[in-house]
Amino acid sequence: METLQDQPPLEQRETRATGSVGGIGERQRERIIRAATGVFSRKGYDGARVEEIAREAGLPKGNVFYYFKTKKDLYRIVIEQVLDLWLEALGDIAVDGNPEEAIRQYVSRKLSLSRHYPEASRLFAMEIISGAPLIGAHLSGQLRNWVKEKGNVFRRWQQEGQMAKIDPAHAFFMIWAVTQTYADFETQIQAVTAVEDYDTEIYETATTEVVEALVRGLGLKNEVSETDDSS
Amino acid sequence: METLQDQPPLEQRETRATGSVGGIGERQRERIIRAATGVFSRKGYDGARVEEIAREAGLPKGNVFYYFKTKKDLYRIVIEQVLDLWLEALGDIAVDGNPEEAIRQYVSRKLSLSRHYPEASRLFAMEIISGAPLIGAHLSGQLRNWVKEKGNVFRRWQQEGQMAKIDPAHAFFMIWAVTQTYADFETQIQAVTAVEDYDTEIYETATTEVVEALVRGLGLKNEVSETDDSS
DNA sequence: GGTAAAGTTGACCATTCGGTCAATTGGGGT
DNA sequence: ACCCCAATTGACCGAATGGTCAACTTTACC
Repeated sequence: METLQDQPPLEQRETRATGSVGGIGERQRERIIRAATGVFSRKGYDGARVEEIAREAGLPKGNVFYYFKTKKDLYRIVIEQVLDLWLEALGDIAVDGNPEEAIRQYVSRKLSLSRHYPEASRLFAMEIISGAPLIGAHLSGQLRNWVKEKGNVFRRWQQEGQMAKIDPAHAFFMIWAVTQTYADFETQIQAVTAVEDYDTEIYETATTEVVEALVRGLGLKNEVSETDDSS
Repeated sequence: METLQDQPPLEQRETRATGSVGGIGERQRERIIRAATGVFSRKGYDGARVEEIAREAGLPKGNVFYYFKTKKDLYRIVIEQVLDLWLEALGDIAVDGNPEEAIRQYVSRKLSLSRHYPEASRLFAMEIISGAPLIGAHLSGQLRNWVKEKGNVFRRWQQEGQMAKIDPAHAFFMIWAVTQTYADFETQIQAVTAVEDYDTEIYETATTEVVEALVRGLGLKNEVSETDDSS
């Protein structure tokens, strides 16, 4: 199968193009990446055919290899881009101010991400399910630190009695799980609910339902709404 | 890639063996299936190599094809078995009696399933992420009915003020999402928490934390009966 | 112990697919 | 007009892999 694990010292990320003159090439490059994201997310690394990516990008297979040395290279770039999107949008939780409002915003933003980049979400999921051969380092690096950091915020909230006493890490797992499910398991949800317009019908209700449930689940309702500085 | 969609009328599920005499064959058959479940769950359909399955089952590749006509056949059988396990364990929610206790039990059971059959969980997840080409029918059939049925129970509970007013379908999505995440995203959780013994350390805490949070999130605490109809 | 069917095995085939390459086109600069 | 280099293209190659097969061994039954 080809392990996909071994990362050559990643000397030069640029394969060939992006030279001084080629402004045309950059556009092609992006088209290929976009096409690849779609195909990889649907078929997985091994299931994806370079020729299909090429077709979807509207050019012959040979041309793909002009921009990306190997299929593995292309995949690596695609998934790194997805990861960036993920970590960035994972982004910030407003650490000061109303905890409830902070989580409410965070969950909404995460849901919106699932909604607008479902392919990225699925690709990310597949990568993790199959053991995260490429991004494992990032997970135990950046992500882990992030969780540790924000976890302290949670703990502070908990000590102040503003949040239920849940292991912060598990709180995040819950949030991520629930928000991602709407992208990753779209097929299942579609089949069960049998709505026509998934995007609006599902996400519209999900956003309110899920946000409420999570806020309640994490014990964030500040029932005494004395400091109603939110809206 | 081979679409994997087209299901020939599934005349005879038995490929060849299982005849009158072969009691030996049945054991081999199961070994192969077990091996295949592992490999498929790790590599996906396309990434899986028949030879690897054979090696893991401890026999030459040719022998696999003696028991299963094609790779696709083997996959189909494996995933159908997984689905059965899923639907069965999805099983019953105690419809009468204490709602809180019912959900508590259901979530625990679902978590325990993730714990003891993580490979099955991952295989199921991959199948759905890639569009559920094989089990799509089951999802919009059995599963959908199940959700509709149990959804009515939820609605009754809600009318009795014993459960928060959440769209029942979404309540299930939440539960499934959270419970499955501990199997499907094991790699991520492992990386973030960096525990040594995932099985005990994670699942032990997850079971209590998650059950509590979900019970709270779904508004099942039957202490205050005050009809908490949200704004 | 003989026989027929179940089961085993490794050599072999056909196809698919990632990747190469030489030939060609296109466009900007002078 | 000419040159140079980015970009394009399709024919082609070798390795990998799903699947076949004929020869061989084991088991069950008389």
